Amino acid sequence: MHLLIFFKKVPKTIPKTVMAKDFSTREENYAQWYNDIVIKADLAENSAVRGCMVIKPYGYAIWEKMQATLDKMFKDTGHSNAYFPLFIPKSFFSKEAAHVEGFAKECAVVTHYRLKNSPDGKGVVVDETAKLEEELIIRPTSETIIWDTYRNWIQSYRDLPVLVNQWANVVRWEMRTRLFLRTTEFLWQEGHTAHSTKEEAIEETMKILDIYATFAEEWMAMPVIKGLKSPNERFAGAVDTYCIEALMQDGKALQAGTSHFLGQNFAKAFDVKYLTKENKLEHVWATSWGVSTRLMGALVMAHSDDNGLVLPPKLAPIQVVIVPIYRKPEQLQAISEVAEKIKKALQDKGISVKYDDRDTHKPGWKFAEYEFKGVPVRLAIGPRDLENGTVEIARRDTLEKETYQMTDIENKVEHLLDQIQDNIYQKAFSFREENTFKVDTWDEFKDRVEKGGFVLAHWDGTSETEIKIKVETKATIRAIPIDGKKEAGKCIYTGNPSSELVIFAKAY
RNA sequence: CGGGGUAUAGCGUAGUCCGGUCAGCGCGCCUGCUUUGGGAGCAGGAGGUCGUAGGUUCAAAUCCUACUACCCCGACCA
Repeated sequence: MHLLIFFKKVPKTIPKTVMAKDFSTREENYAQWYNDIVIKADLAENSAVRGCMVIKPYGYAIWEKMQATLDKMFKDTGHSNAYFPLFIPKSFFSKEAAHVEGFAKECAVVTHYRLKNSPDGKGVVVDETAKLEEELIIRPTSETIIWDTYRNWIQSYRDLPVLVNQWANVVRWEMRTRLFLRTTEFLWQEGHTAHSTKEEAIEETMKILDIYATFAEEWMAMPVIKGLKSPNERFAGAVDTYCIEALMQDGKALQAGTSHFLGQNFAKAFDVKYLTKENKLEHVWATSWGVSTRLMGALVMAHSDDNGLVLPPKLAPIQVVIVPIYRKPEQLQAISEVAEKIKKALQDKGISVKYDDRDTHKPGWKFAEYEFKGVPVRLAIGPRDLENGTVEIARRDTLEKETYQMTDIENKVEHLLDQIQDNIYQKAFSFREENTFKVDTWDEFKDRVEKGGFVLAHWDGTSETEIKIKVETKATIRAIPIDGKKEAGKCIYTGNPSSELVIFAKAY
């Protein structure tokens, strides 16, 4: 088919030595490599506020694509967006015991509402006379304020279900932060739904989990395991927490999204009841679910290499960049005519294109720059191409470049983008397969966990055992796979009977 | 919050032990010319109260004290 004639010549790759200077490799220092990519690819930087980041335009453009895709998926399944306050009255927090227990330690608190000039004339100080009657918490998540609000929204079965999502920022006062993976303030979406039956709420929880998994795999090109969290890892206030769990290139697991079945916990805590058709008063059933800017971190670590960022075409802000190569202004003009034509043809296909005709940087510099920023496809057009009616196409995922006839270029590029999307998914999938191990003995387990990867093992189902394993190996249960096969066995740690394999790993 | 470290130009750093032409280098930035198919070359140029506040001294980037910020390792977490 198309692609066969597409890559007809033996692809040449770019020599490593000329690329990615001043840049750590994954082998040398994985954490540094991650940081270098985030900063040098212009995704984000540290801000003047400790633990908080500035998401730069290029990084934010990726987040916007994630938002747009997820937002449509939510709306297609009947959800609507709304917005609830940043501040939550402190008293709301203590209404659900497990919830307050889980979040109290990391809440930022607003105590005053006014500043005044400092008596010593240097700057401003808190005006002690402007103390809040009731202190406000900056939301670490919005269950409490939302359920306090839902009480007034819901009276009858006719008011159900309530299917609301909000895009918001939240604050969790973390000890140690890392760009995107864990920041004090982060952006996310949080869905909060209310249902008349337990079954419907569980169905909602699973529906969202499927949306998250689909998004991760089809848009981010990142394979994920869908699973249930163990009680230790469960969301504070949930009955069951489900997750999508991904494996990063350093062998550590990353929770990429969570969907919670909240039972009637919040309905009871906030007294949210409805009248059934039979005129009986019942507490409603709830779910909540979210993904955050942490997905950006996952995206970086899923595909990038020692030459910089690698983006899946479906989320790349710039899918194709065109770089002109010329000596004289007349050449640039001739190239630009062709380039603009190609740009238009690609745009007509819904492909985002940048034609970089800046004269302030040389072609080599631009090549390096766009490679670093993960632009999936680069077209280079020079005088030679004009003569021959050709264009050089380079793909970021494999670093291969080839020269093709310009005819039908927009279809070639469109197919290539699909191919890249598929290729990086397959690559990530193979990596996960190669780094997933089933172990049967404790010695094997310790050894495997140390080396990294997903470790499938039997577990006796108790929190005590999970905690002991965590203390001894730093590995936690990342997920009890939903589609995992039931299989009788013995707990890796205690030898007690177990009915299924769970996934252990060290985690972010 | 414990343990360790760092702070000099936009970024990366030398100098700190041994106080006195020590404020230097690389990248980046600006101007000009030559260049442009993988991060160009040459020439010229701009930019720093050496984290902050005190102290010692004839003299402090350098020694002393306090403070602040950041980084790494732990505990905690999406």
